[in-house]
Amino acid sequence: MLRPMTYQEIDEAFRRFRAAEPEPKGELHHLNAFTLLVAVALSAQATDKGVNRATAALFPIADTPEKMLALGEEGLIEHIRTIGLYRNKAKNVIRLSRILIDEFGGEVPSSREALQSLPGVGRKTANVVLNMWWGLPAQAVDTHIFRLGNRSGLAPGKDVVAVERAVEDRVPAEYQRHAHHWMILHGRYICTARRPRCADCLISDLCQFEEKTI
DNA sequence: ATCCCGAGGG
DNA sequence: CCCTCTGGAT
Repeated sequence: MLRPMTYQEIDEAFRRFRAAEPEPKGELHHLNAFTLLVAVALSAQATDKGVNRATAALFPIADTPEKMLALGEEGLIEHIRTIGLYRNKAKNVIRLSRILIDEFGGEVPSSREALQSLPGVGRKTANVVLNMWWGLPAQAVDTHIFRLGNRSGLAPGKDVVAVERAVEDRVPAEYQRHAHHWMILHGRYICTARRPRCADCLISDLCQFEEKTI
């Protein structure tokens, strides 16, 4: 078992993240709140590259709930067939579009409860929209952040909610806003699932991971 | 705990 | 070939 990083170590880690990338941004392409919500929903168990490739053709013709309904489930499937889990995702996006029109005036809601009431939108997707679109202090924990948080000791937790709390409790306030993207980018490109690139890691001297030598 | 499910990396 | 990818619903 690794020990959690100390608060001083966490502060230093984020100081370095910020120095390296002052304004980190997500890599999921979108045009507005609706396309952000759809892009995040499509990204479940898929790479952002794969999602971006599909949405590059999809979003220009379906950037509102109305246009998405006009496209229809079969039309949507044609666009997202190359993304994993496409049948469920297509069904959810169509149903979600209908609900946005009928219950939310065609707008993307700004509360977690409303967001999570939408089909295909769970805690993680809701947190991303709350953070990225509405600027609220929500910490979305995805596969990268869960792995990085536990492996390094930055934000340990048995499940995603525990890691979410760990980020909220342990990351200094001044870094909360960008913590999501800093951790995601670090997890995606450096602290990779299979062979973490510790030699290229900014915080390897703070990291609690045992096998730093591969 | 299981299913969904294609693409890319190693 | 096997593992992983900004999960969610049952």
